[in-house]
Amino acid sequence: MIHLLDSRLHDAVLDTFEATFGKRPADKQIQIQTTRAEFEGDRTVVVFPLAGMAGGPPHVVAEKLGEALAAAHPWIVAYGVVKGFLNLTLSNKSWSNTLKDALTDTWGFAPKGSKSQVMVEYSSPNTNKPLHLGHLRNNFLGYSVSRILEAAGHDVVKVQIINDRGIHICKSMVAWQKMGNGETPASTGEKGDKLVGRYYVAFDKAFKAEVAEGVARGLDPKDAEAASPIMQEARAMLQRWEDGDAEVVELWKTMNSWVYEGFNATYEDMGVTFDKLYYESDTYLLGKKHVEDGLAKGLFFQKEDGSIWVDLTEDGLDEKLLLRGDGTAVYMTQDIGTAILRFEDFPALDRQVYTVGNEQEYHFKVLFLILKKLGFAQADQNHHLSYGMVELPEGKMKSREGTVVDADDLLLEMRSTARDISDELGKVDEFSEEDKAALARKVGHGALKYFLLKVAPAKSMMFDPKSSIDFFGNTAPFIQFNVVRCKSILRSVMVQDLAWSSDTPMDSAERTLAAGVLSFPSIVQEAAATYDPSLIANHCYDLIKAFSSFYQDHPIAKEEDDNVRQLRLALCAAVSTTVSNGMSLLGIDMPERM
RNA sequence: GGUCCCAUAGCUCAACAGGAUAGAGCAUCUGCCUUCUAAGCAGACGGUUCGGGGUUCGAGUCCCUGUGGGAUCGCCA
Repeated sequence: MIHLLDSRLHDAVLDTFEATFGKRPADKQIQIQTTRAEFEGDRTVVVFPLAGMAGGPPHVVAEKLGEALAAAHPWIVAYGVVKGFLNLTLSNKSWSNTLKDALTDTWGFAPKGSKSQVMVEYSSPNTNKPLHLGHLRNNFLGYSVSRILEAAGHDVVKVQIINDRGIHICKSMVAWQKMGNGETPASTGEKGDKLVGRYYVAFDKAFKAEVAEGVARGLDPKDAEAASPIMQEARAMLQRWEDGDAEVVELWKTMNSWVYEGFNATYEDMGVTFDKLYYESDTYLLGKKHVEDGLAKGLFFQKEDGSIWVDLTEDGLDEKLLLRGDGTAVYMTQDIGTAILRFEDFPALDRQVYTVGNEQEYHFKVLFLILKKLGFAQADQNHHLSYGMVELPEGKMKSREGTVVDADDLLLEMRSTARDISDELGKVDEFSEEDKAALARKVGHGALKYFLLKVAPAKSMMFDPKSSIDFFGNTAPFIQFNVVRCKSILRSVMVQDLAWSSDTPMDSAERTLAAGVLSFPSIVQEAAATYDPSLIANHCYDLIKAFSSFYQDHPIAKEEDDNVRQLRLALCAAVSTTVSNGMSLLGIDMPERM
């Protein structure tokens, strides 16, 4: 939480301490924080870590340091000591001048490409069922982290691996062949991903029935599963697919194209984009090759049935299957190929970030270990951005039990709720129908994105479909509402160049706003370093909440003193820009009016 | 059973690198719209930060241990 004033203060404390006590502390020993509201001052130096070096009790050292700082620096206008805390009051001029530096449209953003190239993978759905609430968290998180890394100066490549092949899609294909009667999205008017998903469910139902029947005949459940005719058909189809059977490939292409059409509509609605798509069907063979190479080099081993494994027991893990006995690929096979291919495609790539749920932590641990065993140079340049599940009150979402919250449905519901509230408040009645719809989208989708992103990624979260997502309180609409207030004020006065005397006094509310604006760049950097959009969300909320309170009892455009008015307008502009920029990193747009 | 993650107000979440009396929102209650947009503001109520040890000037935060919850250890992805 360092801002421009703090870095100056940091240096001043270092120098003054050395001049006073004859020793120079390490950077880390200088701790500067915001002074708590109940004490006088702006910034606080925590003196405890320095007391030992200075050779005195903390409050005495603080007193001496404060006296020396105030004497040496005219911009430190007052100090006070409470226990080992040295509270400093900074001059109006120092606040004003740093605030002026923050008045740019790109405030908080580092120059593009000033840091390394990073690849962020997210979404990566299977092509056998529609996107649901879990995907929404994944997509919003991945997209937001991409934006944050970009804002921190990285060159970001957004990708996904589309799991377009494998047993799962064969299940939908078999079911459609047997029960589909030639249905298409065009013939039914259904979204393609929904249609294919329906047949995946139909497969599961038929499979369960066959297993139950087998068990009733006295079979062991495991044997019953293996004996299930429809499952055998799916396996046979996978084999035929890998053999390049023309008929199977044709059906596969057709059904996948239906799914992609559906997915693309949902992505567009969500407002997420990708720079490059990887398809498992293109990379699994590459993975197979790497696995076979590894086997040849003696890194992996083969069992009697021909299946290939890696032994990770020395690393505290188990043996892991890399290729089935029948030669068909598993998930891990293609992931090896994809990882290596990506570093080949992007030679400048510094690292890869995989946005994938915490249920796959083991998988990625294994993947990264295997890459290392293969001697892959960038094996250590991979990061699994793991996030917690979205759970319903009754537990995990289960597609087979029909408890899945559909992504399209939820987005629609958010828009519609936003529209209802907007109509009820009646503040934009003169908007065109088009503008009203656009506003409802910004507000409704914003509420959903904020809801999912304000929670730290590692935490699992609860979503209760019965109690809808809030539009009041700590929400995106609240933040949007206050930014709209800022914009409304700034529109009304036609600001050009804001200018005010640097000596213009700033009260504590104004200093709080300035501090929130000034610390934003370091928040962006920290969010990038920790892949954590919730830091941005919380900072935006804290800042705009402070503004909302400030707004209540401080006239801004109506302030009569010219200097004070200009200063407050500048604060208003800076808060608006800072919060808008922050929210844009969450993929949330700010309306002009609402 | 092994490994990893989580546990903070009735509920959902914060708390910067270990810093001062742990903060917001929702819910409940009380005030405030003739004044830059009330999707708002101000206030009240609400806590043994899961239990127990330890490290130190200082622990919600770090270490150990116990409890509770989740994930994972598949020829699923």
